[in-house]
Parts: sequence; C-alpha cells; structure tokens
Amino acid sequence: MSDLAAERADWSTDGCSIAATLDLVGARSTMLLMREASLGTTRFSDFAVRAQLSEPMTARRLKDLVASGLLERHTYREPGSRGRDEYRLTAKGRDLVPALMALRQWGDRYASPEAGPTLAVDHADCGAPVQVELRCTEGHRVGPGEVEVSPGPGLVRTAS
Amino acid sequence: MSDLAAERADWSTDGCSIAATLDLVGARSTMLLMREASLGTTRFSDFAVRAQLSEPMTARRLKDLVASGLLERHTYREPGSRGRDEYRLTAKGRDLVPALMALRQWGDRYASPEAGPTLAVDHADCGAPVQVELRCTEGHRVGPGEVEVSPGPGLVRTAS
DNA sequence: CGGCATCCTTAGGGATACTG
DNA sequence: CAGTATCCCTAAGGATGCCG
Repeated sequence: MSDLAAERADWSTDGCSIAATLDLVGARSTMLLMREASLGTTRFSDFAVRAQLSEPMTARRLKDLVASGLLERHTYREPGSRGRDEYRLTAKGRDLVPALMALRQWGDRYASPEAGPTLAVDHADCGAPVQVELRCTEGHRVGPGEVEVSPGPGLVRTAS
Repeated sequence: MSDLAAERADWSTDGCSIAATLDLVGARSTMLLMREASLGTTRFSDFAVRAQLSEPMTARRLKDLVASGLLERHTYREPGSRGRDEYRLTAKGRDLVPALMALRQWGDRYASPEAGPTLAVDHADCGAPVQVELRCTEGHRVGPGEVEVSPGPGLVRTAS
C-alpha cells in the first residue's frame, strides 16, 4: 500500500463532500430508487419494476437507503388485510431532489435529447414548473459561465 | 435472457435522462475529475493527484470525457519550451456544474458535515457566493417540501 | 406480495512497471 | 511530464430459485 493510499485510509471520500455523497448515493441503482421514491413510489415491487432493477438489487439498495436515513420503512397492518410495507422519503431523502433535478436537466439537454423529460416537478402552491437554478446571495440569477469556482475550505489542494 | 432484459437492450438508460446521465458521468472518478476541471485544473498529473485517482484511471476517464465532449484537449507547443497538454471544460462540461453543486450542497449537509464545503462558487459579476436553488417559472423560490413531483413524458410508467 | 441466498458477469479502480 | 500495459481485487448488478 502506497503512502498516498494509506493517507486516503480504508474508506476514502478524501474529505470532499462530492465524493462523500457519491459514496453514499452515487450508485446508479440508488439514484433511480430515489427518483422513484420522490415520485411517490412506496412499494417494493413498484420500485423494482419502475426503476428496472432486479429484486435482489432493489432489496439491497432499499435496505441501504433505510440504513442511511434517506428512506423510512413503515409496516402497515390494517386489521383484516395483509401487511403492507411502505418506503417513504425522509427529509434527508427529499433534500436530494435538487441533485436529481440537476442531473435530469443536464441529461435532458445532453444525454437523452430524444426522450422527453423525466420527473416533471411543479410548485405545489402555484403549479408552475420548477427548475434548478444558480443564484448568488444577492439574488442575481447566475449562468453557468458567469461563475468563479475556487476550492472551498473542505478540499485538500495539492501543489502543482 | 429475460424478455424484460431484452427490452432494455444492451445499454439500458431505460429512457430516463437521469439514468442516461449516470451512465455517462455517474462514475465516482468521472465526477471528481469534473470537479477538478471546473476548478481550473488542466494538467494530467494535477488531475490525478487532486482527485486522488491512479494515473491509469485518470487517463481512461479523461479520454472518455474528451470522447463525450465534456472536456477538450489542447496541445500547446510554445516554441522553445516543452509541449503542454491541457484539458479544458467545454460548454457541455460547464453545464454540469449545477449538478456538482447540488451534490456538494447535499453532502455538506448530510454526508460530510465535518469537512468544510468543497467548491466555493462565486458570482463573477458581484462576487457573492452562488447556490443551487429550486425556482418555479413564476419566480417563486421553492423549498424541497413545496414540490409536486410527477412522471414526465419521458418516463415509462408501469401499472401497479 | 416482499423479500433472501446463491452464483455469475462486468465495470470501477488501484499497484506496479514501463515508454515517449 | 504524460501517459500506456498488465494484473488483480472489489463492487455493481442480473438470473434463478426458495421462503414467510
């Protein structure tokens, strides 16, 4: 094991919150299940069918997502009828929606222009469609080109 | 091979732009390299060191990214000095910044609260920090809870 | 219906060593 | 400095089949 790898330790993330996020929810299956959850899917087999994942994958990932606190599992047992399981978004999970939308918006433009947009998101109050935007704290709308990116305090920079 | 798998064909994406995006740039290494590119990193070894990736990975992914049109490779040869290679963001690549920011914002909150924020993004005009927001087309700011998500036209729904 | 166990294949990714 | 080649390990993910 090299010095550098040792530094990175056994479970990387290298102190970057993007890396940390990807380690948690970066897997394709995870993201697709979160897409479904944000669409209101709650039942196991709906997750599997709609995300087009195998049952074992679905089971493993749902369990992971519950363990990570992005979903909550509720077992209903309305007396007389069969038990029902529900997986529902937590606040932590709901807060991932902007990331899903950002990925969707990019994909709509560049990755699958043929397909129509997935995930129509509307404002609950006024019904108007919702998009991801960049805004500065002064309230200006910021285009992707009008941005100055620099390393934040959490990112380890290395000399050139 | 099952009927369903055959339907999905050899390269899935199942008509969802989120899935398509993940297939293109979903790999951890890819995202980290795009983070670096958006930070202004242009040289091969800087990519490798700063993203903490091995050289072979770095080489493979950079090549992929160039092939997908997210980065452009320029070879400089200022007469008299050594040749220099640069990888620079294309517009397509720059448009991924909102997605990176959305992932970062989620991670800052939930995945690595200890580490400070990676990627400080500021508005080039006024210098104020930039964030990802949800806004509806009426201009209202929308919280993650005030959102009504429904399947868009591009998403294949399946009966329950 | 809502899973778990098992086995298999492929892609992600590192280590090491070598080249222009 | 900017890679390439090779080898190897692990995680992602599907197929099949069984269980409460």
